[in-house]
Amino acid sequence: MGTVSKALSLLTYFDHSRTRIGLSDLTRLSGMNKATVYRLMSELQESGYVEQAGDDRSYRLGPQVLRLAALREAAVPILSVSRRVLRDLSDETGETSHLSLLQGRQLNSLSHAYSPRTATKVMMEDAKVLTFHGTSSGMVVLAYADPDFAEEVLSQPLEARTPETVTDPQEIRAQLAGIRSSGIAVSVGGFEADVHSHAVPVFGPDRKVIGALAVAAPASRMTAEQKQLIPAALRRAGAALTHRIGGSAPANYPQDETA
Amino acid sequence: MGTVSKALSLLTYFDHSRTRIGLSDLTRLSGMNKATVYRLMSELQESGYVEQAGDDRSYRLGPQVLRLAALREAAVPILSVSRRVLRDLSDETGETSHLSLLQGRQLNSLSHAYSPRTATKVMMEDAKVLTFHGTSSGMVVLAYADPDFAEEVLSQPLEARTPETVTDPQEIRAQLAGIRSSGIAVSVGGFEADVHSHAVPVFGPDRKVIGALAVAAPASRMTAEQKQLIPAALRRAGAALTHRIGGSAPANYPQDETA
DNA sequence: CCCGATCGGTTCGCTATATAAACCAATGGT
DNA sequence: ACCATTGGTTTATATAGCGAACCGATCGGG
Repeated sequence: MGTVSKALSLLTYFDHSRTRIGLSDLTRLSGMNKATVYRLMSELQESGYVEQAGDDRSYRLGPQVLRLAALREAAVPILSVSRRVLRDLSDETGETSHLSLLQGRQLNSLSHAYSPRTATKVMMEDAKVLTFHGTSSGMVVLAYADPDFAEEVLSQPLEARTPETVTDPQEIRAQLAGIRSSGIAVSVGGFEADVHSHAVPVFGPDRKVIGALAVAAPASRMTAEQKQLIPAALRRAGAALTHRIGGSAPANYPQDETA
Repeated sequence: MGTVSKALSLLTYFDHSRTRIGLSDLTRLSGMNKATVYRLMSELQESGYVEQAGDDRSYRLGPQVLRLAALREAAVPILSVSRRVLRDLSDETGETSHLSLLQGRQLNSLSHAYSPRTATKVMMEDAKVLTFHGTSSGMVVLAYADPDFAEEVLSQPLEARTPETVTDPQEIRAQLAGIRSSGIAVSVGGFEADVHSHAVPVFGPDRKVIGALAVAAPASRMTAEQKQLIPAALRRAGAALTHRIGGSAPANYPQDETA
């Protein structure tokens, strides 16, 4: 692994539950030498990608990342486009919807919308790392991802988030085949207990999966009517988002609606 | 300069007018060796910070930057807080307002708001690099920045964006002193012709300048009344923003309003 | 009040790593 | 048919990164 990759890998240890990390913690998390981590972080700091908070000397993400994100949005306006799609989707289904994107080898939730209609709802966080197994978004992405990548994911130890999580690679492979033929993934309580979620893939300009659009509802509210409505709304929303970001579905993606 | 800094410096060549850059262009822009640039970009690509667009093989910013930005906002919600402040400021003054932040050694505009009241307005772009000389935001930041940094900026060749741009370091030093005593900077046509702008500093938790809040108006609309109203509104907005992000002004900052 | 355990940060000799020049193959314009 | 581009690759060389050991400061407990 090159120096640059090492430095950037340090940034992956930041997440919502860990917005500030001290030098020693980072060395433990990364397994690298303390001097190495220090030097890398110093360089990242010089460029403004991380900064040291005032009181203790722990690191947090710096302002420079905002500039890059603004430019990325200018070039590829996925987030701003998705916000409209998500809002419509939540209005239509009455449930929480969210978008997750495949970034490198991990799946991150990046944007979400709640429905104003219902008091109880599934809460979401942005910038949260999703597992591939156990989430409908993860499964649908895996189903349409590069087979080598899918196998790589399945070859690693799969943690069970809930008693419902399916962790057997064979069982998962079978489910993936089913998803490929239907074009939509369903998960019941595989990531959070009592959460029932559907997900459809989102494709990029090169016809590869770039992420997933999902609707998550409390299992108790999944009536027969909802089980009809949600998949239909999701398929439409997924196709719309894919289209509006200049993407297109691969030939093997089942298109029951030729929009 | 370390390898990591070199790699990250490549990202600075992306801006609004240049969202995609080819390998050879990047080599020329950076002055580095082509093989070096190639390897660095390959590493950045592996981590998802840049990606290669479909048709030609030019690079553009990748999806990973969105994750970082979302986390940065979660840790330090400058942008979301600023949007409210900017909107209020534009409503109150009837003109375009914007926020710029000091990132590393450069000043970037990052967020803006227009007034709904007037048809003609000064247009703004986010993620645009501002010069220190010639803009009110740049001058006010320089006035409150580390003196060594200010001198470093002034020691470099200063380009004249318009015939009105002041490029004489001595003259600028004199203006900076004036800004320090008044707490506000004014610029007339120094960056864009016929644009009259005011700016106040924004301070971080360590009492250092982190950026500037500015109001930009067509010079033709700068009546005596506006020349009263805008600075007053700006001072209030600046103090509010500094406060709401947990910052505080240094002792030498003129506070005529003890809020 | 001292001791041991942390913390962030630094030093230095060794070596792995990044670098630059030269070289491809593939386009594309003239 | 040519030359000037493009993105990408090779290889000997030297530079930049590496890790073990070492600081001083801080903190909590005995």
